[in-house]
Amino acid sequence: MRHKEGNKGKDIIEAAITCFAKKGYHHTKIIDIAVLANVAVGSVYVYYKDKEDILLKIFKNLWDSIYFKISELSKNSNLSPEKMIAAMIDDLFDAFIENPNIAIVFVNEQPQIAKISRTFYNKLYERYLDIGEEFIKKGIEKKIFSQEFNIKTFRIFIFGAIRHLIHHWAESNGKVSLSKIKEDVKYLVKNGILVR
Amino acid sequence: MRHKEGNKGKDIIEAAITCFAKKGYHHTKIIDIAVLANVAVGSVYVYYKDKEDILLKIFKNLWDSIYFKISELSKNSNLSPEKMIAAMIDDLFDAFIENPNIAIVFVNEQPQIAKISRTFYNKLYERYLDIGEEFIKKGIEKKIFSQEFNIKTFRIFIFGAIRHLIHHWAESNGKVSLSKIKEDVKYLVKNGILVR
Amino acid sequence: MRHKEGNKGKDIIEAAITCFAKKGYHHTKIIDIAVLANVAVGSVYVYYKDKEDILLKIFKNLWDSIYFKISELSKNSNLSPEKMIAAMIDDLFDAFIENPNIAIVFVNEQPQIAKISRTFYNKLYERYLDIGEEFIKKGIEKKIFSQEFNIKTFRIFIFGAIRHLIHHWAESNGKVSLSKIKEDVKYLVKNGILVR
Amino acid sequence: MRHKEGNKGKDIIEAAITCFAKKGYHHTKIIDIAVLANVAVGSVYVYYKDKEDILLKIFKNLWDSIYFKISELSKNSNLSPEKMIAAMIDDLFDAFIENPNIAIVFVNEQPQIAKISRTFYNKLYERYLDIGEEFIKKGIEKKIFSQEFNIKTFRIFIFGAIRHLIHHWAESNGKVSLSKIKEDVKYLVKNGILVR
DNA sequence: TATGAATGAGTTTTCATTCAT
DNA sequence: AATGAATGAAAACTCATTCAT
Repeated sequence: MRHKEGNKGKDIIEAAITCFAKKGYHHTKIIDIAVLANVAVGSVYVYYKDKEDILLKIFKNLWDSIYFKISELSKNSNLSPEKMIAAMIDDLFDAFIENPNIAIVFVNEQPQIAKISRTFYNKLYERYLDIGEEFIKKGIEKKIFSQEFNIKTFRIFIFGAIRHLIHHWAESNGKVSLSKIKEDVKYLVKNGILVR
Repeated sequence: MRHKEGNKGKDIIEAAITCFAKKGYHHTKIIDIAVLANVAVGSVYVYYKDKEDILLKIFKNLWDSIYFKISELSKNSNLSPEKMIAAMIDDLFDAFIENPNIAIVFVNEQPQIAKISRTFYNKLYERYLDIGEEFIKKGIEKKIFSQEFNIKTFRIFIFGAIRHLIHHWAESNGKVSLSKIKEDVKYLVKNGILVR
Repeated sequence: MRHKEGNKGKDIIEAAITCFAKKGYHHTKIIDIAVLANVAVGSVYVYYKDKEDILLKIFKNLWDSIYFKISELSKNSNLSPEKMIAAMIDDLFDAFIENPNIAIVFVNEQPQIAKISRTFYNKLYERYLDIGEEFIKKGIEKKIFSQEFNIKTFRIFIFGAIRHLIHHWAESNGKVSLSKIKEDVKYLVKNGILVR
Repeated sequence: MRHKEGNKGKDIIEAAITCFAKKGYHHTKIIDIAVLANVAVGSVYVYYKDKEDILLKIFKNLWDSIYFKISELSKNSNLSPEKMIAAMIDDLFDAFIENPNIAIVFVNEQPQIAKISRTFYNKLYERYLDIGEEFIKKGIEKKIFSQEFNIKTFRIFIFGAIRHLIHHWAESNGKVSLSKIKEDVKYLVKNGILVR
């Protein structure tokens, strides 16, 4: 087969996600990816500039799809700030449900991405968090959300918390339910731990 | 003896923390550490078995000191569950204040540690989180804390959130105040974002 | 047919000469040649067996044309040994005037050719130098040329000198006149540097 | 043996000269050099930055020694221009007599050197040729040498001729005498081919 | 203990060549 | 004849680790 068929580019990305999740970026050899993707080593370099490029593309694909969903929703609906924050949490969790390996790569290799390109890394999810911030502000204005806390802290807080939970879930091999976790998160974010 | 006797073992650990924070574990060469610690390459191997061992020791030192503080407190005081949770958050944050580089290594190289030894990794902070869990349970029993949420989720949630905030602070080069963040976290944990 | 039919084989050779001159044989990629010749990579292999074959053909074409000119002259004219040697020098220089890139390839890649095939390499210009040797002998017999020197040394001497001058000219980007050089060479060969 | 002994740096250079002469720079693998020098691959990189660096050092050593000899002579003696030119030719030839392999590398890899660093390449023998030029000028002034020819052409001419002859000798495996060639060259340079 | 020259296994990347279309 | 996606062998270079001193 010499002429383009199938989708080697996609096969390679998927093989890479599996390898990175299992052994980590640095311990994954190009030949591991190639074997799993059922292509020759050289073919990896036909589709991606180098190993870093593969990792970058994985993150780009992931965040593009997360951002797309939530930005559509924010434009086309009129959800209350409270509902919107819940939706954002839902969408973020949902992005990983189909493929726990992406969740593992997402958490473990984030430092790698930052090392490769700080700018790329920041742009990646900044847009997403900006939308969240916007709705938090609205909620505060409408006196739905508390005036007491700092928005920047909140966005980092909530993002870090979710990241860690997703990681935990991905490594538990289905022993915990992500839907249940999702609901707990939404409850905690809204109410905290004190009895109301 | 007049010469600086110093403590080569400690010098090496400190040099390693700086290097790992700056370039990441995998991009740090043993010679980088040796040069910064002002010792010969061979000396690194006198004090540590190999490169992994250095990273392991960094994490061990860190968690031992965090755990020690909080376990003393839990044994010797009679703080309310609410106060105890706040103290745990305080102590965790405080562990990093003196050296932001440890915070960066702590967050970035956690996956490495897990790769090296899953068991070691789990034991590292399990003891700490167990104490937290215990006090959450007490709080729920005493109806101080809500019955609604899942304790496991909570411990992961809060830990992930704090980890991410500490990382953010460490990389901001002192532009954000960790004390302020600490207070916000305690507020959020207790109350969530809804107006009470 | 309206389309440029062209001569792909020739286009490829010409592109190769340009590439080899600019980057050297080893640093030239087949795709570089293909792009410059405006053909597909695969087409290069339709016309030439492999990369070496292209280089071989360049040298063969060059020497065939040089030899053809001078062998015609030697057969059909009755020039004196002195004039004949001058004519050979002229012709050798002239072969490069139209395309300095060939001169650069000629000098730089000669070792390559020798590496590829010692026999081929020798045959390449042996015929040409043989003619020269023949006329030197005649000149010595007729007492026009000195008895003192060794013919073999002379043929190597003169050829090396010319090769180096041509190279120098080719790399000077037209800043020196090849015609002037040619005259100087003829003078030096005949007279040496001593005042007569 | 862990502590510096012997002279691995020199062994590597010598092995490299042999390999480059036999197979050419591009066809020589680092491991070829290492094996011949009786060191490990890694050791080559302890002494030299990379493959190019080895080649550069070979040329630098060669020209430094040629230049040193002739510059001493030019400063400390009062040779006539005629004798001086002869001495320069002698010295250049002599540099190769002990090691024909250097001669082969010298001729074959010169283009490589130019490709690596044009500046380095020019500086290499420019000093040597400058001295030659100086004595040619003196000879012309004193009417010993002919006014007719161009000095620049001469220096390129003579250098190219010698280079080629040395190469020829080095590849002949001792079948031709370099001393005899040397004398012929001196004769040709002085007298040319015409009967006086 | 301390040293640092020496080692060589391990990996990424390149690129000439092939061949199904 | 023409194409260019696919291949995989080949090689440079790195760096953790060792060990004679």
